[in-house]
Amino acid sequence: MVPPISGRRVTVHDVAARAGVSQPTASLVLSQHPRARVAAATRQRVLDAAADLGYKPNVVARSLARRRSFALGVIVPDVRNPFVADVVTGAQRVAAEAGYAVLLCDQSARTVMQHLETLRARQIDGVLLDAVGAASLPPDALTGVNVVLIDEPSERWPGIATDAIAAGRLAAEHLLALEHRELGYIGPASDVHAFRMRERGFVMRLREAGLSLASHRLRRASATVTGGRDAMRQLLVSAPPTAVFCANDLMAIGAVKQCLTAGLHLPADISLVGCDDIELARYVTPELSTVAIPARELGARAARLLVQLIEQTPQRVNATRLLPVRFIARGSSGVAPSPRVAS
Amino acid sequence: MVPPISGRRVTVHDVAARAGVSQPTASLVLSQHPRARVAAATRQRVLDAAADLGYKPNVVARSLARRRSFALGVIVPDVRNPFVADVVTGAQRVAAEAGYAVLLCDQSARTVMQHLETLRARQIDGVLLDAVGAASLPPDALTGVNVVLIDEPSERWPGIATDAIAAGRLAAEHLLALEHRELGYIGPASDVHAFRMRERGFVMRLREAGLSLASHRLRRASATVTGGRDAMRQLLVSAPPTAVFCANDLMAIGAVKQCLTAGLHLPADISLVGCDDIELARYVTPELSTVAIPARELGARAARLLVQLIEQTPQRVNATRLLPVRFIARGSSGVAPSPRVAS
DNA sequence: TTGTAAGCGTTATCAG
DNA sequence: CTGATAACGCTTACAA
Repeated sequence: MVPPISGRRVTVHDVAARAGVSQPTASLVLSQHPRARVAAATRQRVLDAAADLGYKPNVVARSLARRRSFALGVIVPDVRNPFVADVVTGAQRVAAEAGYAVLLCDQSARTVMQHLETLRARQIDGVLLDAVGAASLPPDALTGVNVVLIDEPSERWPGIATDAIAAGRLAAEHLLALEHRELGYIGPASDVHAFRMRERGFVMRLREAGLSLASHRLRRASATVTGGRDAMRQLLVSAPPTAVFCANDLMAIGAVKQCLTAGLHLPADISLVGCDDIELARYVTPELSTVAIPARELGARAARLLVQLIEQTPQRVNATRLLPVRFIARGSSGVAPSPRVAS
Repeated sequence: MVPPISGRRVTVHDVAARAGVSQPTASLVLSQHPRARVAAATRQRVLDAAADLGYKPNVVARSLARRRSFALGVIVPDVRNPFVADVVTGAQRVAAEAGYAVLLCDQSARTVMQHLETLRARQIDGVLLDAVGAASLPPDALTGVNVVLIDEPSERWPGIATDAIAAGRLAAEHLLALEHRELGYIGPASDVHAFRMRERGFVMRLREAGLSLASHRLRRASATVTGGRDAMRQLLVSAPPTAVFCANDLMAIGAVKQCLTAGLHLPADISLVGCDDIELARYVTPELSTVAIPARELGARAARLLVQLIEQTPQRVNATRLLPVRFIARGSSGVAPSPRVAS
């Protein structure tokens, strides 16, 4: 247990010397293959020496030699979005367990392409892309790197996704059951697959009920609270719907806020439904009805799949099945107000 | 502009060959010192060759040679806390600008010591510790690494902090001005410097007004929404205060929620004040009165200081001055209810 | 089973 | 100013 008194770090050389073996032999024992062909006695001597010296492998050197970084890049639009933070947390936990570091790449800091650039330079082992719109990247932006897409099914790259169509359908289902007929939709302006599908599922279910989504009741804005607020303000100007589905909870919260500001009562005057079920959804007033998306699980599975891809282990994660979502009814949605003609 | 047709990456070797110079010469031109002593003509040839081949330096190799990783570790309790996410975002932006990658180290994935371990193994250039309680780490946990503490002033390590005492004082000030005399405090159980100071500032100001914080009106719980809710429930059991200061907004939101559940009206029956001013604070009902802490700025400055420490540039960030905080009055606090005796 | 030699892609030190 | 030559710390053939 000699503490590292010297300034120099302990290297395999030192360990080898102390154990009286050649440096590569020591390396063999200490490196990846625990099952390496080396005499039990020798191995023990090496291990003891390593323990005595407090040897810690230098990951950088190892990376250079193995041409791998033992690190994953996680590219996300913005960690400040609680849903994204959840995804990242799930991914980080799995990554840590598997011995990978996580390089956080937030698009508020640099563009996706810039991040990919630096990740490449670092010989990144794999990259997780969350809601980045991989389809709209330059064609060879991702060649040569292991990639797993989050919530964006693609022919070209593996990914883990949630059942976004079901999410939209569930929202519609719920509102229809509450006898709403005048429906609105608020979604992000950006072209992200999951959001498109949520919208599609919503519209689809309305059609099945013989309804349609009037174009003036469909608003796009940035996928944030203020975006939702602005979109709702516009919706309220003329012929306001009796119920609105928002593509994510942040927008929904903005919409709720705007309704309250406008003096409306929820859910008496208008019903709102969000999507994601971020923790926050339970803390606004009224509590937000929403479709729960398993964010942490999404991140965790994506990371697991990526690690398997990297390590070429037989695929045990089912990459194709969509993660199920479920509806959570809370206070922001209720029975439709009786039609004006009746009053 | 020959695209990298071959499978092999382009190395300095290739560039040198194409430029007709030795490999180290090429390296000299391409590496850090743009002012290196090398003939203008030669340099240009090298640069042209590099451009032609689309040369991208290999950061891993560079790291091994220079014994630096060009990466920063950011250790945080939990990115899902919006305040923390803000800090991280600020840090990431500065890091990216300065050419550093960010390794995210969330304590929900591993312990601080484990993270420090892996960061060391990666020859990390510097580490940002946010609300980690550096003081309670083993004495030499941080030796040999560049460290900047966030919101935890220390003799041993440089750091960037906010004026947490002022935060507590401002909260007290506000509530006193509203004629509250029965005050409570909800804080985290964990021993984090900033939180202790917020409490201290609060109590200090009360003392100056001739008041004290009754021990049964001081509650500790986890620094989350549910923690705040639980703490508030206890506070309400007997002799509830007319106003409560919560050490952070998450707890405050939980407290608000609990009050509403208990049928209280805010701010008529009870006033609540949070701290941080996370975005969310404006989206709960009633909107949360709180002390704004410049989270992004905190992360950005800390990262800047860390980079300067690493690069030994003359210190231009004033590490000692505390970042100012300011009070934001919103709907969750109001004039104290008239004392019961008067009714 | 073990040691020798070579290499990963850079940077750094020195001669010339 | 330039070009050998030697690190950096580890892995991986290939011999012995």
